[in-house]
Amino acid sequence: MDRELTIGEVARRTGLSVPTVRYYESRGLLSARRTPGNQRRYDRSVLRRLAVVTAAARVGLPLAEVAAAFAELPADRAPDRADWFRLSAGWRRRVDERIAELEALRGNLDGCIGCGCLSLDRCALFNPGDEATAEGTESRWVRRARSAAATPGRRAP
Amino acid sequence: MDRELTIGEVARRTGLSVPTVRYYESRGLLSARRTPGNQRRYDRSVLRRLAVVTAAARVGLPLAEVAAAFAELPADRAPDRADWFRLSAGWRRRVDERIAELEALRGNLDGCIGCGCLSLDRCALFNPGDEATAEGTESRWVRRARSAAATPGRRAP
DNA sequence: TCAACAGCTCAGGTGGACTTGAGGTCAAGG
DNA sequence: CCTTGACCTCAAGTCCACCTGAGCTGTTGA
Repeated sequence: MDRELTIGEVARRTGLSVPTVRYYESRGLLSARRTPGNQRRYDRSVLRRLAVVTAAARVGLPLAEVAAAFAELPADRAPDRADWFRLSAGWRRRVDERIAELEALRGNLDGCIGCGCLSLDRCALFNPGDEATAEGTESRWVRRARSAAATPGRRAP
Repeated sequence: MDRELTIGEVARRTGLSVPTVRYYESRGLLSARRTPGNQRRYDRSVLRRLAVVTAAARVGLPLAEVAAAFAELPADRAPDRADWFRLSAGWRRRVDERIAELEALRGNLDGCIGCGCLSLDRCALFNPGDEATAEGTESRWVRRARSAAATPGRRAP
């Protein structure tokens, strides 16, 4: 009843490919027991874990960051409420920021961007704090994006 | 007064690097006039455009998709309300989906995932439609993620 | 007018996230 | 037993989103 899962089963049930599951293991995102014959056997809890990984990855969080967060969870047993709570505490802010960015983007698509105010510097949506910017100054939005350059990719030196 | 911007100015004001701006041009995300000496000169509207590009890219929308959306905008003049509206119509859904995914992730981080229901298949958050799934069936969440495989990367063949 | 700085092209490199292939091992059914 | 399909480990390849460097040309302000 508490069957262990083979890598193929995990792959099927998460929608990932088998090599991807192995790759995630190599990146420290999950761990597996081995059979005497060296094959991986997974606990059901990896399904949950992988669902979180794919969700996070899809919205652009780098695997290393996910792995870092997971590093605080127990590798061997299924995480309990307190474990997830700790993970969540460190993570929620980032996710919230991401959501805020998306909502700003949606706002731009919807309205402000077509509202006729031609100067990016003065646009309330691109410049949420409404900090008037002199010539040559970056908008707040841009500074936000840059400071988030903790996230790899898209950095300006 | 309607000064044109050099690539360096554009870079400074968007927080991107100069090569990145050129790269975006090569990917069809923007266009530039050239001086007699072959240097790029930009209209102020590229700032807005680039802000949208970076916002989209940061949340994981591939440049090709952004380019495809932009392809419906005029390349030469600043887009007007109607232009943006058309773009928006095609795009908003995708952005909404992304937001929904993020919110689900946040929900997982916050609560459900630590709620004690150990089966991914039966978890309401991973399985929002509450479609009970028999052994071996993929969760709805996973199917959603896979069908979104229009987005490159993370596909399972 | 001329240095100094900004820009240009083009080729090649990097890092992240996977995929593919070669060559071999394990395990379950007949 | 033995075949067949799932697994194993490497190593190498691919795609995307950039960055870096070489070698050369434009632009501008003292």
